Amino acid sequence: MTDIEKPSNFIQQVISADLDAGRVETVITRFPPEPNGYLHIGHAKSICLNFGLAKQFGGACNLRFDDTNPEKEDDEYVQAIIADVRWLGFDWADEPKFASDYFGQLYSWAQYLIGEGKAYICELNAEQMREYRGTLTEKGKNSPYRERPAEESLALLEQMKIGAIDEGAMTLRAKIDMASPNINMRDPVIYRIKKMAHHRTGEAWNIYPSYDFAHGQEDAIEGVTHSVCTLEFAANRPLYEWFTSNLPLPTTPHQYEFGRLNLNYTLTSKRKLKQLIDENHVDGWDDPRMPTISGLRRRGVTAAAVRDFCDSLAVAKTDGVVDIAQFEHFIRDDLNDTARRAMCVLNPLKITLSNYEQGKEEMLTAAGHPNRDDLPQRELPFGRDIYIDKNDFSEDTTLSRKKFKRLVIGEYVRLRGAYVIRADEVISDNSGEIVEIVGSYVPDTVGENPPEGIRPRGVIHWVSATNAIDCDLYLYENLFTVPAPDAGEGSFLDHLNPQSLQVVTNCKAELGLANAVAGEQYQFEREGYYCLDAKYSSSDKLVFNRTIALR
RNA sequence: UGGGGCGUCGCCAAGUGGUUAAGGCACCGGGUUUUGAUCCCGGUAUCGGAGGUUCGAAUCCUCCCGCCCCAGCCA
Repeated sequence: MTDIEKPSNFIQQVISADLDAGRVETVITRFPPEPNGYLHIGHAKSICLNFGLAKQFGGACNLRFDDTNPEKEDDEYVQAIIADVRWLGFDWADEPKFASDYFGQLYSWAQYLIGEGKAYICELNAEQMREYRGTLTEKGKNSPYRERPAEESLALLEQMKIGAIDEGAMTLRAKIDMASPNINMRDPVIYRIKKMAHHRTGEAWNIYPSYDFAHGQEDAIEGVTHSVCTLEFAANRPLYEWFTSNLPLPTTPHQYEFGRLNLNYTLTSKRKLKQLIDENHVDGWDDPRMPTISGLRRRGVTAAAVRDFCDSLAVAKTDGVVDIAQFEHFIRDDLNDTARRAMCVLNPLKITLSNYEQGKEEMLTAAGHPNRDDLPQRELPFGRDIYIDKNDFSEDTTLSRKKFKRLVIGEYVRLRGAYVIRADEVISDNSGEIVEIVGSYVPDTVGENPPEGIRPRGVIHWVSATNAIDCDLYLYENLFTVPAPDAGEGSFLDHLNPQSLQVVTNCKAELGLANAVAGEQYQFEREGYYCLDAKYSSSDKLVFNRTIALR
């Protein structure tokens, strides 16, 4: 079944070829995070790739937790990862898998290797091992324990397993080649002692397999055909293959590497993201400024936008830095289609329409979306007193119509979805601050063009002064002020953007927004895309996060 | 300096000896528009460098330059 359009990236080409040649019947991929942190946008690329490949070729993709190191792992991360992958819109064949489910099998394969004379218990400590390993340019030398009899290694491994040996005193090493130009092949450690409870296996084990000894075998157990990982694992591939060819595995998976996603003005390093949280630079893994899936979700970015962005990324072996603008494009692109429109005035300036009957109020209706009539219409109460944004008025009457398409004394402007109005007079306080505008409305201009001679400068948003809800807006900008916070001397923390969060209080929003719920996006017309923040909102104060501004 | 990988427009990239060297983002013009949004038109590269093979090279060969990864009992 090669009715696939046309393989566009090298991995698709490999899969197509494997299918055509009959080397593979059903494509099985996997997304294998270690549960030691939350997923971020970089993982999203891998998720979209792995699940996408499986779907495209009619196969399946497993969600598998690579939990071989209890030190940094936790069930909290397992649950968060599951939720994030689901939110992104992907599903896996039956239950999530865990490396820890295979600890027993892995252990017997270790015994097998010892029996074959291909692994041994080494008593070199960490420092000695480093010395024996050699350097990039110098060969390593054999461990004095390298020729230990299999029976002895087998017995010691058992001792390690039951906790009879001190941490750090011994390791199990694969016997490969201390002179290999690839350092990963110089008798790598495949089991180490960690007397530590594991979030799933508890106290059952005192030893844990290393990544290299686990990954390929996990793939083989699950029948993974194409094990797709990032470039930094390329040097581990020979080792991956050494295990798949020296162990009696049920299948022979193959590893392929692609370039991980790097985005400018942010970070995609779990360690550093965790540091931002631990040092309270942000509000947690789901802080809307974080590049984490949970942060993006809370920010108001949709799963579709994340997927579209990831699909727009090339799968190649180059390691470039994608411009955050490319991501923002897909965020706006999706939100423009899906977000309901609403009006919210950030910096309210009252304007009284002197010719509008005192006490009168009428209900206007506006479209929920300019080109979608499946979204409900909005009801907008209109009266004599309304709010417009301070930025939409200028005392400078010399501003050209082209340069300033807003309100100016003596001129007209269209209130979006309502009347054409004119500004007549400015009322200022003692300090010269404008506190109010007195204006007038042009009757019969709702949905109608104004009479000849009246040319509105533009269209501005507004909200009824007597029928509005109060809210606070959280405006976000890049977390860092430089494109590559990671690069150069010094800490990435030196580049934190002090203005990454700006809180605007006492904003006035249209009535309908009182019913907003988290997870539902709005476009505050002429301002940007916003969504309710469940964490910061309370019954008496609504808080909206700005997902992204309009262009 | 050993091994592995990579260098095509400002950014991400298609391209697998014969194409006017795709496309997206960004940017710059112009049009539509009751969001300065959206939408719609139009514009912008000779392929890291130098040699060579060939009727013909971004695509093959040679040398050079640059960047990334590997010396955790992390993944």
